[in-house]
Amino acid sequence: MRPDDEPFIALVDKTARVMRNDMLANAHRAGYAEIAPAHNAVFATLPPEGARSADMAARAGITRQSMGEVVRDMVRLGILEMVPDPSDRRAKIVTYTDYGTKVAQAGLDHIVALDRKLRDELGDDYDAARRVLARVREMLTP
Amino acid sequence: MRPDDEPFIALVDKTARVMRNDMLANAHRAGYAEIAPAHNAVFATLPPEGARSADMAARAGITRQSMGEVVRDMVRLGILEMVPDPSDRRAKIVTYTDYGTKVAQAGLDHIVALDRKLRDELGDDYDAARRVLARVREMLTP
DNA sequence: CTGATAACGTAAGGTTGCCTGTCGAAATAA
DNA sequence: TTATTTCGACAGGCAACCTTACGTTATCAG
Repeated sequence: MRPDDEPFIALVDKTARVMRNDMLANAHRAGYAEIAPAHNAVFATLPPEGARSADMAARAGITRQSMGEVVRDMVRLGILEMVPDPSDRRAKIVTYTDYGTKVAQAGLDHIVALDRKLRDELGDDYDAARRVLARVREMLTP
Repeated sequence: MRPDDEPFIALVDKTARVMRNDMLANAHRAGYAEIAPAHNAVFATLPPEGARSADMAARAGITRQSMGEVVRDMVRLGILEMVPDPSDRRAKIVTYTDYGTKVAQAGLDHIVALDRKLRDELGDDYDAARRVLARVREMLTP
């Protein structure tokens, strides 16, 4: 950081914000106006084959209760389904509906397109940035 | 992004989170237990010589009302002071108290130390990361 | 087999950090 | 002067989390 340079934390924080806004704006542009910021915790942790909401909560770093609420909201919106887990009667398997699969795919396409664009334009810098971010996370994770 | 790599947005988002947590933890370790996440909007936008809360709100990207609430909270905590602006009787100038200056300095020291550590350890990668983050922000800022 | 313990989803209620709408007072423009 | 804008503040609301506490089901030690 040189004098008058923005601190790294400010750079990372603002970039994270515009990326989140961009993801949300993309979903809305694609016609999925009901998508809310909190839904990201699901899209980021629910694989196509489905998962338990408790596992998703652990991966997202939020409580089971919070994940449960988001999942119920998305069920109401027709994005997710919950079916009983045949191998464990306490549990339910969360999966995408056909509609939800389209929403998730639109988001993933957007992510992949951005990553490719960054790699094409910035080349080695992009890889360096990935290393730095990973290293910072490692350094500061308690 | 290679297959099975974490998307860039996930990397940036998680790094931003651990950095924010680290800043907060540092303040608490330094004995400033009353510091809350929302206070960051003030520390990031209030220069040592003081400013108007409306200007700070604009820089932080939040509403005047929200900034006003945070500022009042920090006045209550003895971190900030508000004095009437002699040149505009509608306005008040927000400044740090002596105590608040210490809190802000502790945060700034921590930021500077981390930036230096990153530069020392990662060298050119660090500069590359800064370029990439700035570029992403520029690309996605509407 | 039985009893303790743990894990599943859920309900109820609280906290934080923002928001919109509105206001009176003061500054500025027409 | 009058109209408009800008200042901080108040009231109320909302999203996205949290903690505490259930009842149900699974698992494991004895």
